[in-house]
Amino acid sequence: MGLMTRYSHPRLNDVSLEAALHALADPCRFAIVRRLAGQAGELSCQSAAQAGAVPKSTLSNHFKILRGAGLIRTRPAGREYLSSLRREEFDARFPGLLDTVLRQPQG
Amino acid sequence: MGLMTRYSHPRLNDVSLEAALHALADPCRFAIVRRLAGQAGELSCQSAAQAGAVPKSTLSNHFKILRGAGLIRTRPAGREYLSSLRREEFDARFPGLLDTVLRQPQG
DNA sequence: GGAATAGTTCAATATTCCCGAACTATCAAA
DNA sequence: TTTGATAGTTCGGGAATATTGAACTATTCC
Repeated sequence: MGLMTRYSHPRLNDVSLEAALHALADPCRFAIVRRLAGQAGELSCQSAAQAGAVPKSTLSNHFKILRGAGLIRTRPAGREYLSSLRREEFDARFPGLLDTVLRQPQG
Repeated sequence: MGLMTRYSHPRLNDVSLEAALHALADPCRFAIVRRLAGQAGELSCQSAAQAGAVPKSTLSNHFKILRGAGLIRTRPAGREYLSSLRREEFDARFPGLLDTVLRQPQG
């Protein structure tokens, strides 16, 4: 029996604005953040695949990038890994950024 | 005597949020936008090379991406091409985005 | 006209991104 | 415990992007 994978979450002070913007600049990742900020409090990697169009290795990588940008934290839950926004921390590091980006008109 | 190159500037409605964020997510481009929003009202491609570390073909491409994101307009001026922010238009398309991003702490 | 300057374009290289296949970890059932 | 199913990660090769020197165009200055 092995130990369940633990994720490393950066301190927000170690996250650059560049990394934050880059993480948000991808439509797939943005959709994940948008859902986390809205209805879904937590999402598994699987459940983030909207129409199942995105392969899981790609999704896994997107989550990794979101994690590295300080946008989400991920915790093991059974055989899933549930991710949620690091709202307060991210807001403290980048005041108003997430709110403003989420408020933008789409299209 | 040839005709001076004209640049095509997209209508802001044709600019996606993704393109805008992507344009801002690069440190070199971000520095240009930051300077345009601050002291410099207009910048030539040349004068944007801070320490001269960035080759001009790279800079040219960065300006092209900023143009495509609706962030700058470029006009011919003698043998230079001066670029400035499309502030009002960009703000109308993405309310508060530029302000918020420029307000972020660096590092 | 010729030299110099500002940018673009092109092509080659380098870097990043995507995704299928193999792998690890967990839970559930028998 | 063994087997099977599920959730994600990792790895590697191909696709897509980014970078940059060199050649080219357009303009100004002498």
